Amino acid sequence: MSNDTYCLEEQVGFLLRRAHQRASALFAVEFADHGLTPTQFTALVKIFDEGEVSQNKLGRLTAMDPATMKGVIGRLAGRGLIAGRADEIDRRRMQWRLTETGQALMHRVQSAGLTVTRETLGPLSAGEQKILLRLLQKIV
Amino acid sequence: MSNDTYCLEEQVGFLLRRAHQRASALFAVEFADHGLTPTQFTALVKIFDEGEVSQNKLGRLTAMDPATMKGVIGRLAGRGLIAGRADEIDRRRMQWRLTETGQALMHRVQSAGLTVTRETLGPLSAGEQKILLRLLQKIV
DNA sequence: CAACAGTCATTCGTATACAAATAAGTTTGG
DNA sequence: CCAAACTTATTTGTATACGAATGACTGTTG
Repeated sequence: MSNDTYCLEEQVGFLLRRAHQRASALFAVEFADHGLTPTQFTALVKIFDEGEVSQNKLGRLTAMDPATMKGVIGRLAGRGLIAGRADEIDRRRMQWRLTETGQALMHRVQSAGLTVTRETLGPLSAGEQKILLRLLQKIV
Repeated sequence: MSNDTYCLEEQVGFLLRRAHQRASALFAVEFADHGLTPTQFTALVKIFDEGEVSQNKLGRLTAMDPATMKGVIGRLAGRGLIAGRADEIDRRRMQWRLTETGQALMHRVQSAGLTVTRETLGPLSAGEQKILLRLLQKIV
């Protein structure tokens, strides 16, 4: 195995893309009844954690571009899962929080997120799982 | 750290999404002069490896949906990097290969792909890099 | 050989992802 | 205090990503 040969299947970018695809597919199965995408769930989790959060800050917390955030927020608000209000101090800012519907949904899907994680890491031993998470955190 | 608490930053799906974003960003910098996306480069590499390959098979080799493949193929063909012909045996099938322009481009970007891999794995030691690749291959 | 199942490519619709440009509002530095 | 620098949110355009449906074609099987 020479160092200057480009083997697609050994490139970390290709592996990350495929691993992400598999994680997303497992997510889709587990969340099929709730109609949430991984990204939408991510946003809901962080809004839940923060209580109330501005659109741009939510984007930073969830690693989403402002343009992406706009779309995600719009779809969640369109379903009545979150509600926004204009910030009275900074008039550019929109503050978002979960509605009661959104909170109820978060309760229902409480365990589903962890199930997806468990399934995604299924092929690995407990020790390997810890190592993978640690290494991923280092290259993020 | 309890097991039933959902910490977004520790979920493998979120980490995979962020790691993939970072790898794509590093790719974009390295390939800015060539105007190739990671996906397009992936397709070119596999066409190069195969010599000639059908559209659906290329999709399987590169982990792309037929609908996605159609778009990628269309943009590469539109730039004259690949050329297609109808298969004379199976009349549904399209066979694709690199044009001379495409081959020349692949020569020019020969080292760039490996550079992206090196940069993406930069925060890790050589041993950690091997482990990460092995673990990713297991969960793909 | 005729029905059926499977494959190949396309199309449509939805959802990230992000660069780039813009408008409006806030903060900072001189 | 005022102009420059920055932040917030939006808009446009391009590129994956994939479910679902479709039409055309191929292989299999009774």
